[in-house]
Amino acid sequence: MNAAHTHAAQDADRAAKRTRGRIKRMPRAVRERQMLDAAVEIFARRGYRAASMDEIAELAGASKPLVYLYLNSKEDLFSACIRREAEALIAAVRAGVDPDAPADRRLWHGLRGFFAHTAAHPDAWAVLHCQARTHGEPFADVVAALRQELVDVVTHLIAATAEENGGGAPLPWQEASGLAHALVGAAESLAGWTNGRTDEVPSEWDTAETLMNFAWAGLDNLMNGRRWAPARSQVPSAS
Amino acid sequence: MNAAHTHAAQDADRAAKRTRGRIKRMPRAVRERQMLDAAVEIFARRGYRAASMDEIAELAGASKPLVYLYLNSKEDLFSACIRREAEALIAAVRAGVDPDAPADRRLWHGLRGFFAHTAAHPDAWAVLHCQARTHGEPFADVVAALRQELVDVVTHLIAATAEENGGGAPLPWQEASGLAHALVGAAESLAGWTNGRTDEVPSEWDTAETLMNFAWAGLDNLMNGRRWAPARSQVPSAS
Amino acid sequence: MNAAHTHAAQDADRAAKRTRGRIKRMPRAVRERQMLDAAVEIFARRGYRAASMDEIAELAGASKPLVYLYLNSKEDLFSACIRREAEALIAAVRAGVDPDAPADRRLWHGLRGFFAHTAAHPDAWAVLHCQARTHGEPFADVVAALRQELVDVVTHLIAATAEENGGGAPLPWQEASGLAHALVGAAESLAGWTNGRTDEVPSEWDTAETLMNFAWAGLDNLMNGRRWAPARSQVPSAS
Amino acid sequence: MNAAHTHAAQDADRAAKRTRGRIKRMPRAVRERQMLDAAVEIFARRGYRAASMDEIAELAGASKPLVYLYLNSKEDLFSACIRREAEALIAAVRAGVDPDAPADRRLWHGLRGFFAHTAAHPDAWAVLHCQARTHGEPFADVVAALRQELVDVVTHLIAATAEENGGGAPLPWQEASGLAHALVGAAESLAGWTNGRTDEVPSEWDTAETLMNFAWAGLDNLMNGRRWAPARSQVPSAS
DNA sequence: AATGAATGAGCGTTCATTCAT
DNA sequence: GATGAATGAACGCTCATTCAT
Repeated sequence: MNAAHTHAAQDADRAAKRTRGRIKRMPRAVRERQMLDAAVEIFARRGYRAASMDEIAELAGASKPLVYLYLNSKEDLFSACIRREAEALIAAVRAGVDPDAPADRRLWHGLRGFFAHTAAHPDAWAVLHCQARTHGEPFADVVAALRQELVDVVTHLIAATAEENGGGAPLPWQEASGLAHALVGAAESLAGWTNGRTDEVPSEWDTAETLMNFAWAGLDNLMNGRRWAPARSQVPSAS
Repeated sequence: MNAAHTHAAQDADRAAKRTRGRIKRMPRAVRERQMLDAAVEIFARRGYRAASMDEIAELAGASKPLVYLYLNSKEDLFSACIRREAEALIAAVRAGVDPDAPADRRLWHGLRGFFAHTAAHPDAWAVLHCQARTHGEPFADVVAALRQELVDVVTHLIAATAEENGGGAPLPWQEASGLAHALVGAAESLAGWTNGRTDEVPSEWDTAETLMNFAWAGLDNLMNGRRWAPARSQVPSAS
Repeated sequence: MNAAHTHAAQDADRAAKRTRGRIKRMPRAVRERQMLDAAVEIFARRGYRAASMDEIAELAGASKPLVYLYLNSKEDLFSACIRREAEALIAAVRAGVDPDAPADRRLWHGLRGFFAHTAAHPDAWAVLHCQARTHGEPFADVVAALRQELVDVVTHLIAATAEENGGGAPLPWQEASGLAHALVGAAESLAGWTNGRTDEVPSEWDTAETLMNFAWAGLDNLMNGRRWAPARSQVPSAS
Repeated sequence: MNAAHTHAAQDADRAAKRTRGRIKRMPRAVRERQMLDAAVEIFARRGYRAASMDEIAELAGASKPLVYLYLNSKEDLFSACIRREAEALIAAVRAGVDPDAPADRRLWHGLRGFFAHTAAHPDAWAVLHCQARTHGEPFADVVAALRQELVDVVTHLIAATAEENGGGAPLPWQEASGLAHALVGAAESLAGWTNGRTDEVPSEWDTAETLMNFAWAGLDNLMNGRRWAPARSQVPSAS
């Protein structure tokens, strides 16, 4: 199951599965999607190198040559997975964001989209976060672009708000970028944390709220020119 | 070369290299360290699966059977790498922390130790952060333990301070844990960000300051019972 | 395009191409010829084993199952190519020969036919000379038969003339056969030589003249009982 | 068995074979030679593409990884075979030739060396003549160089003698080259003919004599300015 | 303490060939 | 007459691992 599935595609899928084992023939698009689904699952479970095309083909319910016919090579298959899942994640983050809302509300909605999607598609998230970044150029590039896109959105959000508020010294772009990286990293970490839990899993609402509580005060301070300074040993920031 | 090297070990190392190629015999401890150094480098560069024992043995300047004699198997070798580097990282984080200092200074010094170490040992950090977590149980466990140790320290720091301050509602343990995860994730993300930069690389001081600015205000607010709250008129939009 | 194409066949071919892409239906004979043409080209370029049925089908402008429907298997397809091209070559050699002309003129015209054909159909020649002989029984046999036919013609020509002239000792059949093999080999070698040249390619007339100059004097001598003899003081030096 | 085997190497070989099956360890040089021997045999029997590394390894009495360890790849293995056999053939041709003997005797001895070697090493000859020339650049080049070397020797022999005799018009270089190709082709053809026979196989002496009888008179005529001309229908050459 | 020699097992990839329509 | 969908079998190559010395 993937976020990109249209309603029609799901119907075709169901029809295909209903007769699985008896009639194998099915249109290329359906098969291709099944293969990507299987590949994401296996790549997430085993890692890129340890995943075997045999296992992927088997899980997809097709023969290995067919996987190659449709997706060319292990590398291309992995790329296709990454691209599909990256786009789905970006879409999920953007879906709930109202561009005219104030900064904190935009962040809040983006985070909720992010946590909801990573929780709903843990394999996809594992592939994007853990696997794709640790393997050579072709894959890391796609994922780096995805991450950069998220980071850029946040960086702009921070920089724009800071300039708007304009209290005190302006926030240098590089620092805004560092803050954005910190926020994205915190989000990634929380996504992994909630996914890994077996006891009471917090809702995406709770997780997003925790992160907003964690991050917003500091960001708000900085965007208004109030800083924490290493030299003095007192709590400096809270107004 | 690893941070754990003592001065004596470095002397032995130099002596070994001086005669490399002529006399190969050298004490087991030295050889073993060379092997681990080589393994960390190769694992970081290629990933666990793609790293070959041949390449590691060659870089270590020893024959393959010797590597097996000392370290048993690829799995054990990787485990040994992870354990060594995890301990070194924990030690680096703890080194500068004065247990009697106030909370924000303890955090500040821990972060500086963390960023200094990850910047000085990028291969070790790559192995811990990128490789070890993406491969089956035996390794992920070791790294999870490391991470848990860091998270626990931070969680205690947060929870203790919150209780001390005691302003308003108490901070539940689970939320403290979530905040700690967020902070550790933000730190990891910033470590990766600074390691990956080719232009003016920020000092560990700057990086730590950025993170303190980012995090401390939110933490301080929470620990004093001040929270960020979503507006009530939200459409939950769960898929 | 093959030398065996009749005028009528070429017309049909042109008609077929005019509508290619719109109406694919065409008579079996035409399709079959296109397939053989494509196969000869691919087999010449890649060799029997390396040629893929996919590539042949694509070049022939047909689907793979259709190729199988018409030509059964790769083996049969290759056989069909060989047979067609062998017959065409034999026909070309025979075409210009007047059975009542004297021996040297019969040879002269046969050689000119041979060189003209191999130069005009390099792919066919490559398949016959290079590919067909290097692969197991079924193909080598067909080509061996072709070669034997050429050799036999020459052998008869030599033997008959020798007997006719009857000067001195008679020419044993086996020696006549050896001479014929030598002449055919020389012709093959020259065909390959002229085909491989990129600078001024000699005409088939020149090539044939070179070979006549090379061969005729020796043949004529032998056929008239004059021989070349090794000196008697040889050290046989068998290893 | 290969012509390049030294006496010492053969001893080692015999010792190795004596214990085959019980003790597999043997020095790299010996194993490598066994692998080349096996590869030549299999390549000759099946062709380059159809030969499988499994079969070669089995015939060599070693495991496949060892073949790859020593010879890198199928391509390299084939190259090594070609190079070894080409050198052995060239050496055999040159071995019996006295550089100060007259032209016809030099040719005579070279041919005897050639036929003796091709008869003694039919697999090697098949690889050089049939397989190596029909596969891409890397191999064809080596064999083309071998053939060119033979052709050059003969071309020089012809051209030099012609100039020496100087009767009538000089023999153009290109024609001399064509004649040399014809002679080499005739020799190759005869080698294949005698190798393929199952009845009374002619000795290398007989084969060489047949070819000398075939070729020498024509060459001698040409080298003395006497030619065969297509226009007149009489036997024109024999003096 | 140290290594050259050797392999079982498995993976990514390709290809000739066949159904079902 | 024509084809999109599908596969069994094999091949080139690599790697972690172990002997015998």
